[in-house]
Amino acid sequence: MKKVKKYQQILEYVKKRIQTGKYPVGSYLPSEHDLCDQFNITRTTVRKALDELIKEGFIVKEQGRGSKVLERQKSLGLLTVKGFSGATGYKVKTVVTKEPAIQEWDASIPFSLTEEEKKSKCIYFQRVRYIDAKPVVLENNWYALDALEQIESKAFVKDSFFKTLSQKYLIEIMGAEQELKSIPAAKEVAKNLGIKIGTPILHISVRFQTSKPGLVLYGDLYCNTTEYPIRNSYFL
Amino acid sequence: MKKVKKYQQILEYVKKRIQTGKYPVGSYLPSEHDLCDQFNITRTTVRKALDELIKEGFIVKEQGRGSKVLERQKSLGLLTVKGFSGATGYKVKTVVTKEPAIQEWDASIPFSLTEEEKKSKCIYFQRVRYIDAKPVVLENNWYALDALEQIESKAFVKDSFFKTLSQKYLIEIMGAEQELKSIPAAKEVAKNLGIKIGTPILHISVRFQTSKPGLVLYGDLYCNTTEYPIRNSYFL
DNA sequence: AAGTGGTCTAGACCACGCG
DNA sequence: GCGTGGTCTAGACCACTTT
Repeated sequence: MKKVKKYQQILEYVKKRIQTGKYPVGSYLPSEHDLCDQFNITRTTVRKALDELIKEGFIVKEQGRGSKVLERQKSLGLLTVKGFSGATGYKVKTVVTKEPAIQEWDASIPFSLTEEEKKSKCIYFQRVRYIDAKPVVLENNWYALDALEQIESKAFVKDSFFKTLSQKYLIEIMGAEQELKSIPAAKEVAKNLGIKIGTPILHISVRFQTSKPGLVLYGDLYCNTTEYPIRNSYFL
Repeated sequence: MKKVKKYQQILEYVKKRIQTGKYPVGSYLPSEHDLCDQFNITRTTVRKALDELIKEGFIVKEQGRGSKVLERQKSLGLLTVKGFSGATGYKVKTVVTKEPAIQEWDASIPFSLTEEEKKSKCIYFQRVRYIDAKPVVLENNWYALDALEQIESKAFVKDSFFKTLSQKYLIEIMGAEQELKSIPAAKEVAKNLGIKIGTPILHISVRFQTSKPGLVLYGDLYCNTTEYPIRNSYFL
């Protein structure tokens, strides 16, 4: 019996071609009419699929021209350090300070793990992000080893873990929960960010839902906001 | 000469009825078929209007039942103190510490004002938010007097400035930009929140875009996150 | 003028919730 | 079984961009 929705099929087809670079960033998708012919469906259905791609941040429509493929960065864009991905003037660098390694779950994760996850070991790694050669963010990440293999940092696409997930594993971020606190810098944080112990630091605990069932990414970020505040904008 | 889109008309019609309480929170809208008959349009058009209302956070659809009217709090919900609007257990209270008054713009606003706004005087007021009888957030707000009349805090709907805008003025929040910093508490902040000077505080500067042209709301929040962290979740 | 996305019609059948 | 929203067809005309 038919269960698979047609618009879902188109959606997956186009999404996969974007993720694998067959519709490159900056190019235009085939026109809606072409997609209709190609899949023998009506425009309503094609447009429903494209609407979803817009919502997920893969494309934008330009009336009279076509549907343009975007660099997908929305998920990270929601809470970004001022200047991060802001291109102009800032030099951003990421250094892996602790290679992805298998270990036990850290007790400090402020989210409760699922039973599945508790049974599994986890992958942990740590990075420091620099802006203009100054360390600004210390970031810890965890995920369940059962849900995704261990990825060497050498294999990261453009130094980015999230780009790697998208382009090599076709895994997308579907949502996130965050918890923000203002705390004094502890010793390790102060050392990594080159600041005094006790300096006010923004602590962000985050849990990312992904498109891969069972895979949840946990993060623990310490941000020195004195020079580079965190920015966040959203529109309905 | 037809310029007005039909789905826009339905959208405005339903939205206004929600805002004015003619479709009360928790109730169900007329069915899509009924709306078709009522306005002599097709379901495609009705559904397009309802899709927009979903995006704006006014309703949710429940298959087999209908479209339910929501309490609209999404805009504030994007960055909320843990427990705020979380109902259970927490007692939330807001106290106006400085009545809305006409004055010059404060230089400390970290956003640049439009020329229109600079010419106008502004309305300023200050509130302290309590959770379980403890002061947790100190909030300053500004907006241009030319864009909206002075509203007495006595006239606030349920102590809420945003509810007042929505229900009395039919103005909705369309988006926001925020800037977050972790800072040591200054004297006035420390006094208002009952903490020591120098305690790490989360400082949030925010600019709200509204549905009323020319009206932008500016906010300046100081949050004591030691007991109640800020929460934020988003889904694509 | 040709091609693109934007809006809209007038139907149809299906999946789900409820009495 | 009935009413609800979810999916889909097969068209049409309009608004905008590009050639």
